[in-house]
Amino acid sequence: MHTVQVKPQEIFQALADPTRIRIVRLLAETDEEACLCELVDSLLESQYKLSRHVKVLRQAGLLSAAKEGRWVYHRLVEGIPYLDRLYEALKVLPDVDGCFARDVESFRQRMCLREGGRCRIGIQTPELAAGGE
Amino acid sequence: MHTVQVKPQEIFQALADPTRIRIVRLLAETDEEACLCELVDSLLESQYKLSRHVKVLRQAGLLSAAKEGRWVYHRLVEGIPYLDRLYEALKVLPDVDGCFARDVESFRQRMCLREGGRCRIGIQTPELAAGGE
DNA sequence: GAACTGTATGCATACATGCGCATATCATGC
DNA sequence: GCATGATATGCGCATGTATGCATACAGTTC
Repeated sequence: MHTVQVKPQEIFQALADPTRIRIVRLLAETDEEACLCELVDSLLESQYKLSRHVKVLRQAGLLSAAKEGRWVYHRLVEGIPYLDRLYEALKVLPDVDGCFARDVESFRQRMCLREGGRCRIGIQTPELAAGGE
Repeated sequence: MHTVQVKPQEIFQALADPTRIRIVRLLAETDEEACLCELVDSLLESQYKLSRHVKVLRQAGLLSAAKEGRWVYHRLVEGIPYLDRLYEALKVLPDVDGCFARDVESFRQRMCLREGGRCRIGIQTPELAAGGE
């Protein structure tokens, strides 16, 4: 365990961005782990953008990363009371434009491409691999 | 009711500041309402600083204000599922340096100066009325 | 209506943040 | 070992944020 004493405001700071909320909420609602390319294809945001946001969440203690060859699987850090309550808050957040529902749906479809429960392919949306919309 | 459609990230943004966390946590733990001068004397921060932070929290939908003569009483907006869960998260946040405990204690003592449940006095820490430490 | 008092805010400054582009790093497979 | 692919990051720019100082606003009291 490597609890590095994160200040409360750093946790909320980490969630003070729509993209990072999407990431955390997606993982909270599906209770899954995801590699970066799966996040890219689900959220339809550029690779470097999501890589950086994931890093922020990791430094805030919200995500943990597990490297498996070329792939890095990200999952929520669970079991910490105030974090678990934050996840609960995120899950009941209003989804006015249906954004979160879309994210979850895209993610589930992307998960179907796994082989043996592991991601074996890269980013399926080429224009997002190096940026662009 | 005046729910002005606050975006999720704006809520977390509002909590992404140590002073604002102290304000919300204080009101959550004591389940009280407080006027600005009571907050100044409890948190020992300048009047204009707290006034501005309270405004941010109000715009984020976390606080509501009730004007009573010269005094403005601030209280948490309750009854909204994701907000109530956020308050719960705040309450179980670690208090490493004992800051929150101190805030609550100062606040309780300050509340003793009320008359008939209402604040009748102003800022008791003169150097905070116009700023300074 | 004038002085007083609790609260709010305009302005300037110093600092932090998100993003795009390009490139670097690291593991894999030929 | 070299090309490929998955992920990470240095840099620059535009924008946003917190704060202090001074001052404005609003309600009370005489």
